[in-house]
Amino acid sequence: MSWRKEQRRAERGYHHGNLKEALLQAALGLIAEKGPGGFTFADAARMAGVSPAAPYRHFRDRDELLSNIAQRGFELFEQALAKAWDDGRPDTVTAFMRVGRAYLAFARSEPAYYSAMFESGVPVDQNPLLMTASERAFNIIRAAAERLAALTPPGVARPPALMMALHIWSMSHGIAALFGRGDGARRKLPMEPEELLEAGVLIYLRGLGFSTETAAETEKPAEATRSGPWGPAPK
Amino acid sequence: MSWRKEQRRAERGYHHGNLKEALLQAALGLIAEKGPGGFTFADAARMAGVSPAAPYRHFRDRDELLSNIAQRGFELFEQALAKAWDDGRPDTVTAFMRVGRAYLAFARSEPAYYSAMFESGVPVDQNPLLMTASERAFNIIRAAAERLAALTPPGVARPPALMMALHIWSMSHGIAALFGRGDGARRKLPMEPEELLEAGVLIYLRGLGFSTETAAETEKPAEATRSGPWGPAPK
DNA sequence: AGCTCATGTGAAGGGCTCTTACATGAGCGT
DNA sequence: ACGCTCATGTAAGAGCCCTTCACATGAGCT
Repeated sequence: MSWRKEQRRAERGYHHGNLKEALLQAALGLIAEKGPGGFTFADAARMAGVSPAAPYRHFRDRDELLSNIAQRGFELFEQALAKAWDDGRPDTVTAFMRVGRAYLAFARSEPAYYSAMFESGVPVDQNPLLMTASERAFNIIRAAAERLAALTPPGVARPPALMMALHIWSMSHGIAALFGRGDGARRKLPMEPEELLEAGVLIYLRGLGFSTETAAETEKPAEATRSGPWGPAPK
Repeated sequence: MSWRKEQRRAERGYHHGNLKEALLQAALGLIAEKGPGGFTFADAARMAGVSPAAPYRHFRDRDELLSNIAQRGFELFEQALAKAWDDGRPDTVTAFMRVGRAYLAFARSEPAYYSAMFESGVPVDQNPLLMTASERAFNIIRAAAERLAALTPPGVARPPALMMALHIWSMSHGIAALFGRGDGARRKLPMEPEELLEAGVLIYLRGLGFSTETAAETEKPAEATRSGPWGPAPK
């Protein structure tokens, strides 16, 4: 009956050796499957092959595990955004758009982390480490906005970079939350979320006075009235 | 010991009379307090003064109750947005901005409905009634975008209204989700969410070629380079 | 070799979800 | 007014989960 259990016990001995990590991984899998509410402490323990009480040696309770996942998620998120930003190479606008795509890519490729971060009900502002991790991620966007704001064409009022960052973050987050996940639980879209975000950001930047053609060719003068960021003008 | 229970029973008799509604209200209260994951079928039953099994006469399971709340939420949401839009009176831009504020106001004043709608993990696309209710709400935004798109100045390419609606919806939702709730569980902001959204939408509209001064005065020619939607230009 | 303490186990209390068999009484037809 | 019927509520219970507590194990240090 308890064949598997004894089997596993035999394989690993009384002590697991790396239970904390194993629990985190198990939880990630479960969250990806069934959402942050569906994951169960006992289930994670089962997956790791330990008794239901074992996890309590590593996490005060279920919420603390969730909180740890969210924190790790923010750290990975920061790394992903930082890598996409690449300190503004090859040019600010290109890199900026890449950050937007990275935002959506993260939500899509790491749904478990993403939902732990934003949809699990974990009180971000209660946990300093979580708060810090979250802010560090946001600071990537903010830094990018800062650099972009510095590029405002002459004669145009320079927008507050913080505000820009918040706008971009909000739009990215909104698209990710409403349409951005692979699981069928979200609404369908007549286009890819990435396209939607890219168009939105381009329009937004244009509204701030930037002349954004197709992002790559930042130098050439634009004929920006006949076609828009959403593609060729309808006839 | 079971004084209260008997008391209540005496007050209402064996049959509650309006249990379904009472359960919905109780659930709403619980969700507002503890989030969609924190609410419990048994708790709602207790609040209504009935046994834990009684709710099953009115809802297949816990999820169906949640789903009902979400659906009702979308209906109220639609009403709120429709009222704000007021068919574009007194002018399209003013009404459009009012819709944005209504979006945030709903998220703030009805956090229980809002989280049931967007954060409870209810699969919107699985339930036709929910889907329809959700689409009807979105259609208000879409109709408003349609009207706005029709106003594009001559010489400017007309943007797809659906895309506009999706952008506005996403930004609104992003702001609401990240900063828009009264409960402390969200991030702090150096300004009101409403201001943030209003500025974002104005910038966005300007990016589409609209000349949006302060929204009220849609006729006068703009001197739109010295100051921006975010307030007076910094010195 | 012996100690110690972090790590894991078993058992148990309490709570929740959901099912099944039974109880109650409101509404209806006669 | 009488009695039926069926929607609505109850009691009891199986199964699962969270969490705690006393106890077991063995890895690492002396």
